[in-house]
Amino acid sequence: MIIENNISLDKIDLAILRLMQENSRISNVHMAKELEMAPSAVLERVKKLEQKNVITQYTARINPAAVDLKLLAFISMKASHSIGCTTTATELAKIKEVQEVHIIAGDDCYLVKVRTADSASLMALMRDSFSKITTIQSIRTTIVLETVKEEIQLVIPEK
Amino acid sequence: MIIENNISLDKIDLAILRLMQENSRISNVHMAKELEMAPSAVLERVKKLEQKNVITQYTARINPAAVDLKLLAFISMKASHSIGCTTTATELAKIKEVQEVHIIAGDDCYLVKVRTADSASLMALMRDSFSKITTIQSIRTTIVLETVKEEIQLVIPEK
DNA sequence: ATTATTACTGAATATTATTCTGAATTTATA
DNA sequence: TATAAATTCAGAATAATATTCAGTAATAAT
Repeated sequence: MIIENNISLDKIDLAILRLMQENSRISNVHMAKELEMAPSAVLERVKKLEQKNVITQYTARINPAAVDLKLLAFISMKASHSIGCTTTATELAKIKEVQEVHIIAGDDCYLVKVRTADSASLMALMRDSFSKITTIQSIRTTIVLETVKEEIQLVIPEK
Repeated sequence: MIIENNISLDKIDLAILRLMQENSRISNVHMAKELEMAPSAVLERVKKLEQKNVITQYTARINPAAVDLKLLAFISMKASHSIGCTTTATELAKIKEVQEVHIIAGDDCYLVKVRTADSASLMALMRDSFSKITTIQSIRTTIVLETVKEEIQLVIPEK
């Protein structure tokens, strides 16, 4: 992974990001009309945004309930010798049900977002996967009752 | 929004979801080869997955740092008269910097994910937006120091 | 000022999406 | 169980789009 120095995105780049964030399957032709440019020019810019790792992925968002993932939970953890050491986090990141792993400031060390079918399978995950990570000292699980908003779109600046 | 009863996804649907989750710009031709089907048949299935709200969006994931969003925070909140009442959550959901709003079990009521440029702009957001929501009684902000993993891909079952 | 680099247009071509017909399969119903 | 209805699919035809490329304009660098 290359370090990205000097990413300078102009107004057109930001507009492209805004469009693709809303619908990644938008055509170059459509974007070109929107931006009043030739499709080839738009394509060139998109390719560059990919190369510069500004766009990191094109993904389809799937309704979790449709694939039987009805339980969402956030887990706060404390870990031993965790200061500056990310091995625990790396282990957590390997677990496929774990969507997010954040190192946080404050009392706890890690905040983890997990999605499973139900509470039984969360329990199984904790028994089978979390318990293997010996550096974890304590955990506190917060079950989500209802998700009111869940977006990944970023607020893209004007300039 | 139509309620989705009886979503029955077969092996092929799940395979399509797996492919599009990895890369939403994959062509029907490519998927068709992978699945050993005609492109037209794949297209038909994709359209149905969209209609059934199984696929909810095609989106480009953008590197937050590239658009000057370097601060990520989780905020736990308590609210008054919140039992069964989602008005506070709805108000929170309107704020564009708020990516997620979850109603949670436990001591607190809401868990909110927010992304801003820096701590100053988070402060500004709290002053300008959160403070307007009078039902919020207390908040606890957790700053993310580093994100080790952040994916939206779901673990799609075999069958 | 001159050169080098970058960004763009527009045309040509390659690839893909989309539509449609008919066949095969599955499901529902009598 | 036989029949009808609905669904799913393949394959061909067509429409739309992606991609490449050469040349030009604009910008930046020396």
